[in-house]
Amino acid sequence: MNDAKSSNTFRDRRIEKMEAFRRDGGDPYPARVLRSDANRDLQKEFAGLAPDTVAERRAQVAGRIQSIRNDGMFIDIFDGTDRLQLFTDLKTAPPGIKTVLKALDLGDFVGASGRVRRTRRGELTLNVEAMTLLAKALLPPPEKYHGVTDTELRYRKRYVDFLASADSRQILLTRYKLISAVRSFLTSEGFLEVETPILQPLYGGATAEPFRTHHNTLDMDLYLRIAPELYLKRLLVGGVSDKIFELNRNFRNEGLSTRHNPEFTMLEVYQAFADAATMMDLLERMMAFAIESATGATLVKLGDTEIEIKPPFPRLSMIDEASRALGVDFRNESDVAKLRSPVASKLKQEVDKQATWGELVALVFETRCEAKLIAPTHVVDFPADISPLAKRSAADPRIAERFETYCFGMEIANAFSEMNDPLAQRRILERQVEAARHNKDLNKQVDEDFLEALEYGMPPSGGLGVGIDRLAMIAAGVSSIREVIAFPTVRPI
RNA sequence: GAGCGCGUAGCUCAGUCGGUAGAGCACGUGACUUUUAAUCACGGGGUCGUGGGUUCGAUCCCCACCGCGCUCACCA
Repeated sequence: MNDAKSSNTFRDRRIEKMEAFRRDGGDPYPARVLRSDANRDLQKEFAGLAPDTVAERRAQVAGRIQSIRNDGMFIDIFDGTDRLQLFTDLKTAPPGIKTVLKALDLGDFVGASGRVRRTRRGELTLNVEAMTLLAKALLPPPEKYHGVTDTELRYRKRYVDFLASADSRQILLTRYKLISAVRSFLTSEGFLEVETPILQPLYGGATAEPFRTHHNTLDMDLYLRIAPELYLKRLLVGGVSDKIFELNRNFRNEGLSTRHNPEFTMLEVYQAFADAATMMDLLERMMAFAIESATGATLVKLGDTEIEIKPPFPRLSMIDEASRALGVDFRNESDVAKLRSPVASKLKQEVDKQATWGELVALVFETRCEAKLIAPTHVVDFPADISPLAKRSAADPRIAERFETYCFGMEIANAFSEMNDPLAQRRILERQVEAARHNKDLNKQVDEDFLEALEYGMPPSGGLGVGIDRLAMIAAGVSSIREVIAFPTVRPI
């Protein structure tokens, strides 16, 4: 893989060309740009223009050269909105235009002005009356037909991927439209977007390995947050608003996969005086709205599988599904000792001796059921012992007031009626820290400040977390999280 | 972390049962000129991922390493 500065005949030729252009009095990187119309707007405005006719209207356009045909007679430019064809009659072109044409290569940015017309072949075209080089590209774009397909190059040099591939751009566009739609949906529902620390002195709100960093002046270790949850709950205590959300980056120092990136975008929503059921309804409406806004349809497709994102989503009981998948009755048998060995033998894997009832249920569910949930599905009946920040069900203390939502076999949302009993929360968090120490993780600490906040009283609230990257994968119909991240984490060479 | 696969021109890819390599696009020169993956002719371009080993000879076989992908594990 050549780096940009290494000797490269393509680059050398372009630099020579640029110097020749300078000698002719041209500026390859002018400061001023004139542009009256975006290509998309012209395409729209002249959609009805008949073939082989010239409009009265003049336009000034700009864009990157995607294709040059007939020695510059036809040039396709792309300006971030749409393509447009430029036409220059080489026989009659004035010297000014010819000087610019001589300097051009694929990938350069040019500006042009002239009359709009539609060619005999039906292509909307600008008859060039003046042309300016706007920015010289020193490196050539990738192959014009196949673009870049080498995955390594695509992820390492995303700018090359995007400039060469409309598909790659479209995927990212879908992601950003989705995010924008999520924000406007929540705002229209009366939620306030808030911000909480990404640099945290203690990490919590999820179980994951954090990234560590250090503040020099305070001489203090800090963690990049693995979740914003504990700070958002402090805001609920403070009563800044009864409905809040944060949509931002979390960081987890775990493995990379097609579904995991070390930094990922998470939405967390909290609503005071509400519960998990409120969140379920909110999530369904939000997903339907966001996906339709981002894609123009409620139907999404991944490979050959097509599903509709349309509320209400079906619900499944995690306990019943796990029981059914393994032929073990988790609902009526809570004695871990009696469950461990049948689970281990049927899953054909070892089961941790410390595993709790809920951990067994979750293990079975994750290995046997999760991947099969293709259409959006809420999984309810979550064991309480794997839900440290959720309230317990009044009907069955083994179960938490919690659900997770799955789609295309991925977990995309997690919600509960938030635990707001400070003493119960303390017992749970202290036990977690103990367990972490048992596993030689000495960094895990109880967040005393969070517990103190709870002691001032947190309103009963529903909370919802949504993996935005995964939602974007669903909207865009891609199977790797890297496709929906502009610059995914890659190993440096 | 484990298994499998991949790495050849700027890009997309062939290929050599071991004798230092080809095509298309892109690039250069010329022709043509209302094309749209423009066309035609000619030409330049390669440490065949890196380092070792086997061999008279390695891009090809073997080993190690680097990078990437997939699957599994990990990851509530």
